[in-house]
Amino acid sequence: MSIEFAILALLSSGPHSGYDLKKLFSESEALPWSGNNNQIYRSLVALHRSGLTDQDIQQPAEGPARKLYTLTPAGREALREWLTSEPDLPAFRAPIFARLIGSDLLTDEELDQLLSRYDEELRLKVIGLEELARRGRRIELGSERQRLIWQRINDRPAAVYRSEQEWVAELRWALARLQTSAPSLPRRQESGEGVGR
Amino acid sequence: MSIEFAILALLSSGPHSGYDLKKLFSESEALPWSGNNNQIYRSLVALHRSGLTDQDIQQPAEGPARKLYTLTPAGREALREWLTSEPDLPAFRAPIFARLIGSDLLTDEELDQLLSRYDEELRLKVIGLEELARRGRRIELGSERQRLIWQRINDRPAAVYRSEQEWVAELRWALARLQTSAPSLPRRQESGEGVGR
DNA sequence: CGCGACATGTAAGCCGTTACATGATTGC
DNA sequence: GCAATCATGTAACGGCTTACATGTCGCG
Repeated sequence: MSIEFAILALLSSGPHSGYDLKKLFSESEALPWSGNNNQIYRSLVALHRSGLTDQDIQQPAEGPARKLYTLTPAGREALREWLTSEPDLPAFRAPIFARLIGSDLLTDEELDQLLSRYDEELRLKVIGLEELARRGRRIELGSERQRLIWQRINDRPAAVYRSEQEWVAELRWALARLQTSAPSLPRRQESGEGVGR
Repeated sequence: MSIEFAILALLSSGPHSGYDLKKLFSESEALPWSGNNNQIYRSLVALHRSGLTDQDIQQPAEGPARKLYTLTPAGREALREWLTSEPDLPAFRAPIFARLIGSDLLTDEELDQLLSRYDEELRLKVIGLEELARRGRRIELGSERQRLIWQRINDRPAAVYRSEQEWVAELRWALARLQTSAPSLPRRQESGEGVGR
């Protein structure tokens, strides 16, 4: 899937400018794009060339011009087609996994520190998302149904981060239990430093 | 993070060939790379040029040659540095979100169908992962600790898919409740505007 | 007078993907 | 003989990111 369908989806709720879309993308954790200009403005041009959007150039008396894009019937049809095609699976990528795979180079303490820092970052991220949700402006939504969907979508990322926190907590607990159950195996003698080679 | 660190991490458990790594990547849902040759062989060359790996060319009497890579002390040090640097947050991207944002073009029935198909795909994916886990060969792991970690990591993706299934179920339930509570409101047709309420 | 928000665009480059290409060995 | 697996590589391409570039407006 490319960003173009996401743009069509956002346009289905009403006309938007590139700048609008940019902010919607960058303020929503659920839309997996950074909201960078390059993609958005190029995509808008491409969509317009393909006849999927109308372009309405607005020139206020004093102020920067803005281009409002709206779905054409062809655009709505393209969106509908996509909506009814096979849905893609979600992707969860946690670079921490790769680190953990190489973590036999770490002492128990260093490993726990890594997990602790990860947990802390997750915690901060969740707080940040909640803050953003509080003062985030919302897209104009027509129907009750659409408002419900938008709300569920926007609650989801924080829930995923929280579930990751739980996973980390369980892993740390299991690791701690392992340590106490096999206390004096000379795994790695570390007192402060001296692990470097 | 690039794949090179992940390769270093995998090499920390012992020598591996490009082909080995390719399979580890493509058989593990947790390692977020497809296991394509292009990246792996290029990365191995790059790592070797940087002095982070040793290359051991094996030529069996009858059989294709294979190049076994091992971490050098510099490679271990680079891995350690990465392990103790700021861990990245996980990323969850669900293209279904983008579809749902555009889903006001769908009737209640079509929307539920979309969610139902999504749920079905998630279910199949989980089954596939469990099957893969059953007959998947494992990397040689030295320590009990590392075996524990590897196991927790490999269980995680299926858990994430299952949690997504729960999210879908709750959403469908909420949508159904919405329908029954407002039974015969004329639903928006394709060109509709302002359903009000 | 500078800064942040509004608004639109371009350039360069990384990272990842699929597909292509080659060749040996094992087993049906 | 043909397919699958082992094993190593290259070509073409697309999507996404950061950074660059330009200009207006309102506010302290």
